[in-house]
Amino acid sequence: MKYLRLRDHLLEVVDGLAPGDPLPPERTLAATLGASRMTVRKAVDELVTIGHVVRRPGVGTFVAAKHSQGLAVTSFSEDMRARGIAPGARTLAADTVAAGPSLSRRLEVSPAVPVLRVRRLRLADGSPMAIEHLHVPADLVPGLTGEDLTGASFYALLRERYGVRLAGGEQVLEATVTDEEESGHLGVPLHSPAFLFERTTRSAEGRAVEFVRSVYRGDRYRIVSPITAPRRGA
Amino acid sequence: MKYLRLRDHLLEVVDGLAPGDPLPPERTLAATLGASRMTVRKAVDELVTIGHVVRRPGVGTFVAAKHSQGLAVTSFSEDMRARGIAPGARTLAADTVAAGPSLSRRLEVSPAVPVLRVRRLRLADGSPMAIEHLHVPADLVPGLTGEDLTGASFYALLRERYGVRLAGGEQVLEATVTDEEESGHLGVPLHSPAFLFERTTRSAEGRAVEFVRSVYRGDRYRIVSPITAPRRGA
DNA sequence: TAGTGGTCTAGACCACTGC
DNA sequence: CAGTGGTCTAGACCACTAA
Repeated sequence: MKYLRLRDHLLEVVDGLAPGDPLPPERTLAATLGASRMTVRKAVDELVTIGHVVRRPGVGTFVAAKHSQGLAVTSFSEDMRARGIAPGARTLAADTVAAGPSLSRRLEVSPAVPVLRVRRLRLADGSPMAIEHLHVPADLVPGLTGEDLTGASFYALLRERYGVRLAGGEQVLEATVTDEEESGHLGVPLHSPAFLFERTTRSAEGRAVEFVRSVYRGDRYRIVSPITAPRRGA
Repeated sequence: MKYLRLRDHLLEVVDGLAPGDPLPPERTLAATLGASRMTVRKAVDELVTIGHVVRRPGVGTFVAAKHSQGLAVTSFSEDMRARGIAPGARTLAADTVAAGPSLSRRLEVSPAVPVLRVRRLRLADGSPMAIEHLHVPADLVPGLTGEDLTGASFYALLRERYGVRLAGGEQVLEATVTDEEESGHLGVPLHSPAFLFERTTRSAEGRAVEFVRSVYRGDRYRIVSPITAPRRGA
């Protein structure tokens, strides 16, 4: 894990530099930090992928012009905090239903299995940003109620109360427009542009833990991402 | 560039396997392919980042369940090919105008600078997928016409005819709906859901080379991406 | 020409999984 | 226990940039 320590050290170094400033050469870093150059490179690689520094072959490595944030996706709370916005949640409805054909496929359980279904309004600095339809196999979260989820992070609850560690998942992003109900909750006109996220998250053991369908306001939410160097586009 | 050849070779190998099948161990690949294990790992790293294989420490490397493609963004042509779709382009209009206030800011040039403006219909398997508004400082691409861009990749032209190497950039993704003109070209009803991409790409020297505004059909285009393990979401 | 990042090698030890 | 991926080392040569 040495490269993780190097990465954190370099993150602090970069924070103390101005955009455009050069980092010390990799060979110098290796010598002063007591690591091989390959290990230093792996640490710097991480700074490159999160967009904090830029490499220029034959010249050096430099602090990136803008700390462009927000490429990958984690939880709503994390996402908002990364954007400098206070996250929040208000539970609109919660019940338990049989999975049925659709959820059974998404959560990889039998159609008869009880599933906790929670609808939450997600808030950004106190005003509506998204509507979230959360589905979790009920046996994973015994005793969980809709109130538990008001204002709290579901992922924090999963980890702290139920000991479920999330390992990864898959997300699909589509463009959509709001229907009447969504427009009402989000406070936007009918048929406003919106993002539709569908996310399935898995535990470290490989079990599908949640299926979330979220509708984000298109007028408040945008996705900014750095572009990696285009490949040889024959 | 050996790891690139290894990556392409492994891509073919993976295509011949079924989801869940194991890849040969890294040490075996290194021996049979005549490379060091570090080089093999770098090739496999690329397959992991594009989601074709999954590593399970202590067990092995396996073909991913679903070839979940299309997370990062490069050119339209690359994007379509990665989805197994034949890319195409039809130029709708092309002219040269003064940059003006908006383009001047995006391309970081004086407002009086001539800018080549090209509107293209981007095709996927022959039918409309997106409308692309391309803006390039005219001095960068002397002699370029709209016809040059019909069916060809702009990036390939940039590199081969003008020697411009692209290094990176930034992209903003928003949700929108189609207006009348867009609906007509794309063949969808008025106010259909759509993605709006705005991309600025830079050359290796740091100069802004292009500003592209693209509208993608929401009914044909979706973005699938793997989720990295959620951080400690306090 | 000297310095930089980009790549590659041939080893090594570790933590982990499965038998 | 043997086999796997994860990490790390101490070198090496290359292509490129800038003086």
